[in-house]
Amino acid sequence: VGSPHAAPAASCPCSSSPSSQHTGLDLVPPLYPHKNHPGMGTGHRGSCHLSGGGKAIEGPRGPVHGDTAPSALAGRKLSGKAGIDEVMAAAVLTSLSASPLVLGNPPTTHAPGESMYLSSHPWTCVPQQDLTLLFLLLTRACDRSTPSTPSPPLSSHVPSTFLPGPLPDEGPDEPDGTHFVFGEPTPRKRKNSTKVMFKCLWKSCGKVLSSSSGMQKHIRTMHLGRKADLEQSDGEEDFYYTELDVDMEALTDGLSSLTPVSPTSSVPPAFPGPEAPLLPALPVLDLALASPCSPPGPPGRCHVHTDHAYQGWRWGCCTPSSPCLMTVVSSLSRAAGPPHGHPCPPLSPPHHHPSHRPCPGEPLPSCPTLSPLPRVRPRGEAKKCRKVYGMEHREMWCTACRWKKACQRFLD
DNA sequence: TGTGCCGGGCG
DNA sequence: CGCCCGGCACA
Ligand SMILES: [Zn+2]
Repeated sequence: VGSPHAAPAASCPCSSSPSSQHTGLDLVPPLYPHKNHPGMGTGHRGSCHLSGGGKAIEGPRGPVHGDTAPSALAGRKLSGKAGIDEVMAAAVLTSLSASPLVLGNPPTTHAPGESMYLSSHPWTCVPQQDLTLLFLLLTRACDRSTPSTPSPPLSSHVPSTFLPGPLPDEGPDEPDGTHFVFGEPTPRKRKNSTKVMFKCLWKSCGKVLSSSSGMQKHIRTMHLGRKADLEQSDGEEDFYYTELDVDMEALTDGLSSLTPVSPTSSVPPAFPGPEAPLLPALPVLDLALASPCSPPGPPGRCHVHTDHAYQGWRWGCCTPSSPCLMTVVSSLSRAAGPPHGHPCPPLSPPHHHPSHRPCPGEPLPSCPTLSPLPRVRPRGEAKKCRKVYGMEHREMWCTACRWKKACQRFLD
């Protein structure tokens, strides 16, 4: 806890001035990584940790106390403005969907060999599937009345939001009272004035959990197929975070009407594929993100968690519960089924979920919607420890079974 | 009703 | 983290 805070931004070989994060670009919902690997900051990749620069360590996270929420929100950026939440949602999603593109935009600005450079910084060249690991930090202050104004086209919101420079009615600091301190553990309990939820934006999931740890657990086990208690990583995890606090209603409205995080719009620059951004790459986004290692804005508002370091997926190839991007997309239309055999669309080459990298020009289906499928929990046929050994021999169970987790001994 | 196990909570 | 368990979706 807290280790990300100490990330030496200055050691980033490509870092620009950290102070730039206090410019108007602060408002650009950043896509930035949270390195969560041991030895962070000691080397190559960790050196570009972005949470340094003080922004991440300042201030408590938002209006924890309900009675202080109004004042905490007052004077904050974006406070109480109608549609702001939608704006932020749109902004985040825009940046998310566009950032991998934008990071490389315009391609003409790339020095020779920059693509290699970019690819050496996983958080600057976020693999497409990583973008599917995305949390939305859903925050709702009960006192914050959100006018249910009909949402204009989101794209029309975004530009003004992203205009550089100080925004009216906004201080130079925290963009919102619901600040989510980077790396700060989510408090287990909050006053009921604030509802903080984490929404898994793994396509077709949409699971909403109340804790970030739970969300990470969820993503690891459900989407990454990683055994909860098996250390199968190489000890390094990449966490790409951008924070977002979105009014619940606004989010619901906004997201339901928003065509989100399209894989086709997140082709990394190293893989110049057919670009079909859902939203036009905004100039300001270009400004903010063109520099591959430019310090991000404030600790973001939307969590983009990526973890491509894990291996040892529960199933070799993508499955409904551990899908690759293709599968996720295709699963939008699939009927719920057991994880036997995976429904990779024929157009995609055989691939393994986390390691799948789109080839240049590889056609990617677009994600039509974020609406989650009704959760279907497939149940394996295999007898698990409980049945095999019985309750009376609980000590013989695998630890997962003992902990009422997915059995790791008798895999489906 | 038993089983599998997700998600939350505790230390 | 390890560990436990409520609760739910299945069979
Ligand atoms: Zn077991």
